[in-house]
Amino acid sequence: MADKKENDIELCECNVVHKDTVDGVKKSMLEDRKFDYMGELFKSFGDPTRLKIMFALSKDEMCVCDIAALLEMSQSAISHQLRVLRNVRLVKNRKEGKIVYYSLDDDHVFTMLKQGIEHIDHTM
Amino acid sequence: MADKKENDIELCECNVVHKDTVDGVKKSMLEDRKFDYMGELFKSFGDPTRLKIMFALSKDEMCVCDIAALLEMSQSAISHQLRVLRNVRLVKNRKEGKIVYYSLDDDHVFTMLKQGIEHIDHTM
DNA sequence: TGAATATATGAACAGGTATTCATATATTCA
DNA sequence: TGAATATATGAATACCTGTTCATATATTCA
Repeated sequence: MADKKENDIELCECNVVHKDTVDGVKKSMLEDRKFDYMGELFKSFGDPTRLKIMFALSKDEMCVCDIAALLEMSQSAISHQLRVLRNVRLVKNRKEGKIVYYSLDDDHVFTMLKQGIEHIDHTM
Repeated sequence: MADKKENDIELCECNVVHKDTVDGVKKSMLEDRKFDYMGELFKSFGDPTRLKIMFALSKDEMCVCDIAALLEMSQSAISHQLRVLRNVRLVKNRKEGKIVYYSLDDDHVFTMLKQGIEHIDHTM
């Protein structure tokens, strides 16, 4: 106990097998909050309903009702999901009377979508 | 009830405001299973621990113990997450004695990671 | 103003998920 | 063979998430 092995690193119950590797990678790691934020971003893409919404909006601007009809889902379900997408700035909206039109926030969103589509074309 | 409005579409409780838009987009929609699969893929990227693991593996091949030490997490937690990543083919492994070395499955994974990193550099 | 309607939202609920704990498996080495 | 050790895994738990239901808000129009 007194002569704790140099290779031991706190919470890990096993011995570090490759200290150099771990130290090297540690230096290039990003801050935790960046991984957290990235996780949030990807998580937003991690639901079929939200993917369908974003895919649809990549084709055309649509109101909530249009989207609900297209996906044959309730207005409420769509509205809740649109809020999620708004919160992470993946979609934006404009109001015209009582109708709210949604569209993708920028091309960057579509770039990520395409990446996913390419991957499945690659895999499925 | 008998003269159901032409604009009404099943499960959506509101009237379709823009039938042409909905019909147009509907034609270009992908199959449900593709959205499901894409959702699974993005969901795999949607957790900070898994992102850290993939980021680390983009720098160097590492064994389970290395990763646990790097992230200061339990071997079990890492092992469970590695299984998730294995199941969707984002990482691969090779065994050398009792040590199992993990690495990214292909460059495509890193491309998606980079996309996420670019997005946060853009946003944060 | 009041009825109709498009959208938003809070609460509730069912199903999913990340981690821990205990333990199994597999491999090395004495 | 048996002790040590790297990894995998099943069960349990606490938390998160997607949808529904009921209802609120906002806007139009008669």
